[in-house]
Amino acid sequence: MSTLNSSLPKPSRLVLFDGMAMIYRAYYALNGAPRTNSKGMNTGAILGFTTTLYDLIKKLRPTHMAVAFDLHKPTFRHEIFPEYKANRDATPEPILDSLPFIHQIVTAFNIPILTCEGYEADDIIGTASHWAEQQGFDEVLMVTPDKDFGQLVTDHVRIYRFGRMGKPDQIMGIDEVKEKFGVCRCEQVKDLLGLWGDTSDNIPGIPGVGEKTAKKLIDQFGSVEEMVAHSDEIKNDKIRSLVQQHGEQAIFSKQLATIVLDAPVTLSEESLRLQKPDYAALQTLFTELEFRNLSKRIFTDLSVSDPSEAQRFAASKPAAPKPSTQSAQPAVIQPSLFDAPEPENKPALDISPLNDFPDAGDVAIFVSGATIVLAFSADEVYSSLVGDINVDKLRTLMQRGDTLKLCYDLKAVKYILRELDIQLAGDIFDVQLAHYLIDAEARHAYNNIVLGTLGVEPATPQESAALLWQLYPLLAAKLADANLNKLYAEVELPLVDVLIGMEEEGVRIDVDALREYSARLSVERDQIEQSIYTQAGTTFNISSPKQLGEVLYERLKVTDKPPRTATKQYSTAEDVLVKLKDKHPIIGQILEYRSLTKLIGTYLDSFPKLINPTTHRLHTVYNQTVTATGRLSSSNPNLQNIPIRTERGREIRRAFVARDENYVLLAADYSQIELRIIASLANDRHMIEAFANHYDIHAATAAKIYSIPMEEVSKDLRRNAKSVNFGIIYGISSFGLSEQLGISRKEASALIDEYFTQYPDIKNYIDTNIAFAREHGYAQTLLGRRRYLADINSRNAAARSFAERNAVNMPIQGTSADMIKIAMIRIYHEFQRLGLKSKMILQVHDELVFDCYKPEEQQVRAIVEDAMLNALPLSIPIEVGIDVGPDWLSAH
DNA sequence: CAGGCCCCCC
DNA sequence: TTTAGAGGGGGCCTGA
Repeated sequence: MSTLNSSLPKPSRLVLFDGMAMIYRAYYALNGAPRTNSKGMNTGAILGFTTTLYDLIKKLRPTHMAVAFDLHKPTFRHEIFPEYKANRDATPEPILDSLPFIHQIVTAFNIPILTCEGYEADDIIGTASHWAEQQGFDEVLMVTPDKDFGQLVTDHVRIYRFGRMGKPDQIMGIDEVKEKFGVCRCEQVKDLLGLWGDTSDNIPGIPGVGEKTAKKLIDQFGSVEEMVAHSDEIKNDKIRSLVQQHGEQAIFSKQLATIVLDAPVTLSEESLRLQKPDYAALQTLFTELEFRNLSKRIFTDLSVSDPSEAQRFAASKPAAPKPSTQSAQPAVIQPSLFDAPEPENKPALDISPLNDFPDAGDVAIFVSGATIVLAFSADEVYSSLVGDINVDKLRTLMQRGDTLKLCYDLKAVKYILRELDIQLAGDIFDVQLAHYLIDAEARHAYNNIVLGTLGVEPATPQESAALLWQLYPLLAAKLADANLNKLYAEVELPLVDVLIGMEEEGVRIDVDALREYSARLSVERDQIEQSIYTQAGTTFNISSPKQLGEVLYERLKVTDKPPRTATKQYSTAEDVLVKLKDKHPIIGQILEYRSLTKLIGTYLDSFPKLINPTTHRLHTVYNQTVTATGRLSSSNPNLQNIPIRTERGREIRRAFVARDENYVLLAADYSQIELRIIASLANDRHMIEAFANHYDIHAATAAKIYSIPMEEVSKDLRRNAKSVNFGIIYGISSFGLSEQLGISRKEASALIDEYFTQYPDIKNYIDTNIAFAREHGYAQTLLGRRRYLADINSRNAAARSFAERNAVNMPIQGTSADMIKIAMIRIYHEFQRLGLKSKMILQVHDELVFDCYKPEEQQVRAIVEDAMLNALPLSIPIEVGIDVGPDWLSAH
């Protein structure tokens, strides 16, 4: 690459982006939220744009930058370039109304704007990137949500894409583009786009030619033109006729998809150089738009990185006072965002590392986006972009076994360190886990913890890291005072590695089976949908409770006293509709429709989209600090709520399959674990006896409360007893039981009375738990996990009852959670110790699922059973059921 | 983006 | 006047 152009700083990085695309991205990221300021101005798009713009500068640290606007939007022409006023199109569009302000923002940031009449922003970016490469820029990054830019990618020109929802940002070079498109480098990407089209840009392609076919054809012919010219060589009849029929369109589509590289736009190194913003102008704009938080963020950042210019603006603002650590913090941190980096011979992405941190000592580590911050005390702070850090030194620091590591969200930190091939050793104090144990129901976002504990709010990652040192002694003391050290050190902390292992392992999904099943159910759903419209005499959104309520209760008047929700809306909840089922045939169909859309939307259609393209497996996220009782939760997707009760739903489990033919899924679940726990904690002799004799516990309960021999217990009586048993766990009420069983409150009440007569120890246990909570203000599990119950002594009867039910339920549910967590830790370590190929992959509260290597099955069974049975000693025999199968359904 | 509603799981 | 009234979760939709 030429380096003749001596005016370029080293390294030089040009960032190019499409202004309009950015506005739309920002706007829709807020889902079109009409954010208005006090003057009634819609500021959503402006705020989104400004945030995005600033994040870009901060993350990418460009030396040069440009935003391209095309001249297709009439309002834009009118507002910013008055010469186009005459042609103004009157169509109102809220995003376009924001344009004058966005123009001012960009100007205040001193970022060059590129426009070129008759050309799209893509063409301008294409031209600029082409030009920049020839100028000898080290790197060009094109910021885009679109894939079309793949054709522009070269050794020095890459794509930068924003991460979505917690996922990291992505830089696509030649390799990534190849992986994405399946073809190599620039030229072929546009052929591919011409062939299979791109709906987002209205490029039609050839109908019926999908991604796979297109790749094959381009592989074979090299280009769209060649393919059309030699179409008679295509063997497949259907494809050949499609290509012959639509060949011209394919060539035209390629032209549409081709980005211009020689648009007549004026470019010079000087005019694209990123300069310092006009701070005063920015301040004025932010004030006018009422962007208080953003303004605070930006000016705090700038005061950290560029004290000379920005501090007085930050200081002059009526923002919250900074915590004292800020001013006492000498070691800062990054050079100005707007100063070109010092010349150095490094790869382009390595800009301004700050690597003079010690490689020993107790240390707090805080990760925020791509920034990694180390604090050796409250006022010795170092920070760097993850990509810039001295990995060897960090590894030495982190892997010392004799030092303390403070952090927030250990699982996330470990994920990042592992990317750098770094293990954590020594004592670890995770502020989030500690806070969860201290007060499970509080919010555990970092700023919440800091605010609640220290009364200040950190504004930068550097502050956050420093504050870990202030949180540590306070939270550690609270943990110790509440006797939670053991639970922390022996359960929650070691569980982190277990969860990482499970998340990473993921589960294999039979995507074809899901697709096929989805198609089948969709046909059914569409038929029912039509029938519902016919019966209602109108079309409406069946999924909208509001619209559905109006149809049912106003149009069809299925009942003269419409049920209402807590907020006085018409209720269309399932139990309500079930009761109205015989009033109108439409109701049954609505329930059917609901069930089908739920299955299709939540499971069948969403799982294929969530499958990781690299591992080809589905990876859930286990959250360790969500539930009030100590259970785990699972999300993205939630794999703890896969259907099992109905035939139709259960089929979904067939798509959860073993790794390959050498593996089976092995499912191990606790039998009646919560009842066993309550029997043990209550030390109830009758229930202990029933479990010890391996009786059917619900039948035994029925025999007791109906005073009949167990052999005479009918299905109905067993069902009643089962409901009472569950009611006990949940904190029973006669109303709840009567609803559940469809009996009168009086009958339900009698049933409960008889239960307590027959199981006096259970009754006593319940009373004891409530009394304990009244006295101490919290409920606790066998291992001392706590849940605070503020309303336990409330004068508000409803609130008090709620707290009392929690006082009963939490120790049971929480002890069960403690138990399976311990079992998981033991199993994980035993698998590791023995170097097994089998992996634990799922946890569903009382069930563990393993991807089990067939030759290891007996070993796995033994380890799992032993760990689950002996995790916590109870005065009751525990039972674990273990089954295997090629898929999750047959492993039950 | 929050809140309401609903429906899956244990 | 009407609803809620048995524990713990998560996802989808709406409406601002």
